[in-house]
Amino acid sequence: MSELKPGRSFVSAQQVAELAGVSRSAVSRTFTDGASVSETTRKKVLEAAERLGYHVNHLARSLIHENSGIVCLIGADINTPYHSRLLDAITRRLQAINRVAMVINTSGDSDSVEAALRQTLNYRANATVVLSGTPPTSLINTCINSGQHVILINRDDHLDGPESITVDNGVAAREAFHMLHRAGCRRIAVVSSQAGTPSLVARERGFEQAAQEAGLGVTITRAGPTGYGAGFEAGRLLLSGSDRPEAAFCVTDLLACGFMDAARVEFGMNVPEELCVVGFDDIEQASWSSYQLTTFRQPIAQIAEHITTLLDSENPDAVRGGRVCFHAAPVWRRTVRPK
Amino acid sequence: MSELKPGRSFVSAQQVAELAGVSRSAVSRTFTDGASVSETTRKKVLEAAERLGYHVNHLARSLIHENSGIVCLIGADINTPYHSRLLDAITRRLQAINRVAMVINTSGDSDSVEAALRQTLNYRANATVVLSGTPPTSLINTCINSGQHVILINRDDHLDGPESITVDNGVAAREAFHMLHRAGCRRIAVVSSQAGTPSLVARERGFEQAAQEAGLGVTITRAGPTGYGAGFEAGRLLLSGSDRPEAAFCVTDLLACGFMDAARVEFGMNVPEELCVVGFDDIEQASWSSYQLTTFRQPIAQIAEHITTLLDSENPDAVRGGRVCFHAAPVWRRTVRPK
DNA sequence: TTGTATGCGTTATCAG
DNA sequence: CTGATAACGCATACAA
Repeated sequence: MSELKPGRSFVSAQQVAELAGVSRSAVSRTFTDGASVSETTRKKVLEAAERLGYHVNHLARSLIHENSGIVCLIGADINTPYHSRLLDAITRRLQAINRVAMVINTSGDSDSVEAALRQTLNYRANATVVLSGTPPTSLINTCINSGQHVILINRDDHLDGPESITVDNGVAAREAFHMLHRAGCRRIAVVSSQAGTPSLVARERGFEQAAQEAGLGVTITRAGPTGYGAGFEAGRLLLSGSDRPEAAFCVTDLLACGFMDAARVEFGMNVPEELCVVGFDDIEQASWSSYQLTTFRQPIAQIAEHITTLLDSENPDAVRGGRVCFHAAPVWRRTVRPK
Repeated sequence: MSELKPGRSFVSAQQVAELAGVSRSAVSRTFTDGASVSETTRKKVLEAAERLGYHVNHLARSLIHENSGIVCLIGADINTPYHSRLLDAITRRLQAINRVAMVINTSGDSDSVEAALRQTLNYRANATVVLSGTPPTSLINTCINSGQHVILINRDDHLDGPESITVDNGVAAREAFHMLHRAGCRRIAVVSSQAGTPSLVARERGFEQAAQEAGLGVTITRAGPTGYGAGFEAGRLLLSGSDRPEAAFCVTDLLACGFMDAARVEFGMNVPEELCVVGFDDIEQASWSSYQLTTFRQPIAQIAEHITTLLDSENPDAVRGGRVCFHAAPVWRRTVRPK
């Protein structure tokens, strides 16, 4: 139990030193890894600290060695299934290596983006991780120009300086085409969104190219923002025509869920008998019984793992500007006909 | 564009002062709200700062006035629809009042919880917001004992000291019962989880009491952790018996989705004709066409708003220990029979 | 308005 | 191993 001093809200090393009858340095050393303190003083210090409720002030500590231990996570659409899982994984890994995550939510106007960026710099973050394709490139450039260690995720724009972690969207999208093609589908639609994020575009293109190589044309529909609603709307548009597609590649699972629901609820269609669907991300809902969506798994664990590797590296300059690309493996469920 | 000094990675006010030909204080005043600087020096300073890429060091600033601007968000299950939305809303509001969110993910062992807590204190957070019922009370107590401003969300345990924001789970659960009862349902099951979180328990109890008052008994099933899988499992258990319930109150939308899917996929039942379902939280999936779940809306916006109010208050001591309870309004969709 | 001097809580350096 | 002292980057009381 701690005895709270009424005056200052936080306890300082000075106060601990006085109570323990030692110098401030002794207190400091007690809480510094690898410092040499005798067992007796150590005991005294720890006891005093415990009684007073002392906790090392990282803010002051960061003033000395240029290492705040803070990692900034800049993202949009935090409430989306895929992004929230990514955030979950990264924050957990970060904690495991004794870093702390500062989350900046940029969904919104560019003013808030500006403010968000300032925060990153203001708090002397060790690194800034850009989680989504949404934050504008200008934001990222400012970070880099200010000497920030920037890590980009799922961004295929090739900037100089930052490290980037990507997923082989194009390869996976090509695979998606072949899955549908082998299933006998010929009239295939691509359902995308107006977000125009680098990874989404890469998926569109990869699929399109594979289709062209097979001598097929595809129509790309972008009904709105990336989400269930846009997928539903796209389904209503595409399936009401006389020339219904036999299959759809939805660049996101969320789009796929909406698309499937439109097909079933609005048009009473059966999946996969009358319509094959392939999604992307492997969000939790893709595995729900109502969907059983065949999709591609985002290598979330690998991404989170790699981020910590980059932060942990003893010689950060050696790896600057590196690019890593992970594979998104197909997850077979029931929305593509077998054979 | 900034000219990066090769030596130190971050620019200090000192360097800006030298370039601008003024004193350090002039630089400081330029970036301090309400300080008096002449327009000419202000211009000079701003220009120099721009060229050097200077950003005020909040870590150092926080050393002086006891206000780090950091708010700690402690939560478990960040990747869950409800919690990710809550996190989204709170981080956004926090940014709007110039605070920054430090998120601590406690899903995991108690060791990591311990470490997480230390971080909160180490970074001198202005406040700690506990987002979920999962983090143990001991953790919260340590925060309070260390003089932290603690805000509890969705915790009905009545601790002394922290402010708490709750939802009237009991009232809503009673309402849930009457919705089902008025629809003619008599054999009603309650689907809950083994999490035993205060709010979940409150919902169970509220429903149970209302049922008792109506002369009905209810069976409570707790199939596993709060999630789709547990709901599905509960459905399989409950609906395979000879004495099938006519309705189910699922204490969470996630449970409800799983339960509904079990009913439809495993037993071919129709909702709401053969089975009425009511959920809780109003997650996005509840509005999807496949579910159209009747549920109760979490007052997320109000919660986020209230948090900022608490942080913004000029006289924080005046409101310490306050309790606020928001209403969870019913959202009528299609899983309860009309009339 | 401007500059000087001091202190915020730490840690690193150095003498003991 | 220990204690005094000087930074770290910033804000402010005070004197000019």
